[in-house]
Amino acid sequence: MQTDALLAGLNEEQKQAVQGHDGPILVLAGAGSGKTRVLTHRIAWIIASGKCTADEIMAVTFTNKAAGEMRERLEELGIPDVHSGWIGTFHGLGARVLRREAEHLDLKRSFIIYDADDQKRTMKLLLEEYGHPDSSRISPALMLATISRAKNAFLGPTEFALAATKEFEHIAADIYTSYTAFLRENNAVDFDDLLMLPVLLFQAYPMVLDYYKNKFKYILVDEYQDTNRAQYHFLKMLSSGHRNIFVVGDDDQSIYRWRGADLRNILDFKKDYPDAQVFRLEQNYRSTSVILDAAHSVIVNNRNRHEKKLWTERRGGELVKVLQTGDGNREAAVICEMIMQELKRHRRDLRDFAILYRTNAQSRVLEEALRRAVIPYKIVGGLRFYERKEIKDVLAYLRLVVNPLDSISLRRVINFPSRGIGDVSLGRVQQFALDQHIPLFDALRRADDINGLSARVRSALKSFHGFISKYTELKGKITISELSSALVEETGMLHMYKEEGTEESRSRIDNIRELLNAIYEFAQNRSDATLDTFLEEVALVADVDSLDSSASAVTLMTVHSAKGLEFPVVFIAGLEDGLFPLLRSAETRDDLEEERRLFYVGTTRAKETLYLSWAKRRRTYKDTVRSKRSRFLAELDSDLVEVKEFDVPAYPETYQRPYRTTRKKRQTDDFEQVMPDYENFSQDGSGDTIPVGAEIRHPSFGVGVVQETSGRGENLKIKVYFKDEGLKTIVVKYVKIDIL
DNA sequence: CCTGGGATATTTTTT
DNA sequence: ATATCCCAGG
Repeated sequence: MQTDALLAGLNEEQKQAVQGHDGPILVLAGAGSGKTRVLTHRIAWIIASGKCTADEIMAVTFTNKAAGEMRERLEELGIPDVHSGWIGTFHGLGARVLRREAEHLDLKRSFIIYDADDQKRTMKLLLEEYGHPDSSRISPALMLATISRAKNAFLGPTEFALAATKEFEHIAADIYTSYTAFLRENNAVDFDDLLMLPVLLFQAYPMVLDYYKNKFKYILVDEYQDTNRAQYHFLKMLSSGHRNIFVVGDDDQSIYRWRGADLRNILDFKKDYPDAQVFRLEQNYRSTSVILDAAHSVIVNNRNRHEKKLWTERRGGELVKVLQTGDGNREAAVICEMIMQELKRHRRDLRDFAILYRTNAQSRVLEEALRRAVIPYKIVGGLRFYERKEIKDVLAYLRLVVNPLDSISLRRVINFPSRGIGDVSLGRVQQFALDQHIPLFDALRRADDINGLSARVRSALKSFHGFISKYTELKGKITISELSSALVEETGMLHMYKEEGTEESRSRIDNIRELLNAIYEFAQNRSDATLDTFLEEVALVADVDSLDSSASAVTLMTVHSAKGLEFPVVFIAGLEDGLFPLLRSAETRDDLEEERRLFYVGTTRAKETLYLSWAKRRRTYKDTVRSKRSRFLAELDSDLVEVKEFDVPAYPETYQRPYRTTRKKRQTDDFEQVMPDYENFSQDGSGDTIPVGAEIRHPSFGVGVVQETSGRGENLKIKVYFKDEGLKTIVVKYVKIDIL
């Protein structure tokens, strides 16, 4: 392997960074400056120079997708044994350390990773049990957020309790303590634990730390600006021997402060390591200079940043287009229109387009417009496959088989499908378990010793215990695919859904089949395929990770999800003050700066054309608000911008109607005046509204006939007769109704 | 004591 | 649309 070959095609700064000598290195790499390339080539160069082997490298990326791409690139560069390197996300690598060292912690190797939903259920149980006079007024979400913040700042329950001053903080410290104990009793960890526990482990067991310190000769980190304090300690401890820590990041792209990311980590790198070599990559290979300069004209309004300016050889370019529209529906329609134009004029492919937005809720109107315009799209985030009820149910069964201590999963499925075990009975079992100091699952087996249960319930409890135990026994003896299929069959879920016979239950069956298929594929592709590894993958793989860039469709996602990606044409929707920047009750300068960085991330995803759209009125889930254009639009260098106005509002957003280009009336201040009157529309039978007698299709009930309509706008309700379901009342705003 | 129907609240960003 | 809470009926 020639080291020279690894430098071919790199610019001067990139070459220097790749060849930096041992010791701490900070690479300040602007958007599109080839930072992943530098990181990959640095690894290849280290290995090719004989400084170490692949298994002595730790490379941390932000997403599994980035890690996968890195591994692929290294293989292409001819690096041997790439798979033996520890290349992954912080969370993934943290989990790997914890599984190996579980015995040192209060954990078994088979621990389960609790997701946000599990955390919420846990917190509810704890708050009920806590019995503090105020505990009913404490929201689980707030308590979890408090604990998460503590963990991200690397504060354990004890430290947190010591720092507590206010009443709420004392309560929170108590609950933090019980929360931690609960997780351990359930042999579970949460996302934050994956970062925090390895550091605690290293502190408590210097020998363990020594092992990893010696194992990894070089540590490389991508997206360093988004690391939190726990991650900072993790890296600092691991690299404290050789100090070969190579970090790449861009302070302008730090967008996870709310998750504990600490900008100090990157801004103070030079203070931590006074001898650090610093390289700056300021040549951008992605965007036109118009886009770069426009993005720059906004980001310079941030105070808390390293001064730098990206440049490119791609002079000029199309002006940034600001689309000013009447309302959210019109905005979506205009975006579709622009896509159609671009497709025609520039012979673009659908995969060249991305539509970005600040909040997932915005995707709905966009989706509707795309469907109406018959433009294929794929959506990242929002409701994920693994978050569907039926999928979570199956996973809960599997989790219970792997880890019977997981009482959250047990509670989820012990009475689903219905086994006649209700809250009261379960409460008795729970009490028995507490008295006997045994896990909830073990208490099931001893149902005969529990007072106040009917014979029927006793037998149901024992048989559930036997059912799960049987599969725990089978684990490892048959393939995970066989096990999962048999288990799902035995739960009776499929049978239950089949009986129901609705369109919704059919789709649930399909989803379960898809999950079983995913398990099968997983087993085919992974040599280490076990139920444990499958469940870990499910917990840690993000939606962007599975984004297929080869499929021919427009991509929809949040700006956060778009980090690290690029597209020839990018739309950013909803550029209104309050929405982007998103403003909550308390607005601080730091919050606003983070929003600005997020805007910067969004704009710099565009290679050739950037559209920024906003709507004068927007319907939130509650009501319609009048908006002002985003301050970020005002900050854009006006020489680089072209404004296009589409001021007429579209039609009410609750029912589907192609917007018309003819102007009915000039925009006035009175909303009602320009909005068509719904009652009249519903009577005129024009086909694209919902008159009585119309045939519609409902996603779960199928086809039916409208009997009656009531309400208007977002409150529009229709009574529909379905053949299988009978008469149903449907609030149109919640369901995608197709008019036939 | 369990089940199921009906009303109600819920959406910032994510590993 | 989903989750959750409350109430009546079996």
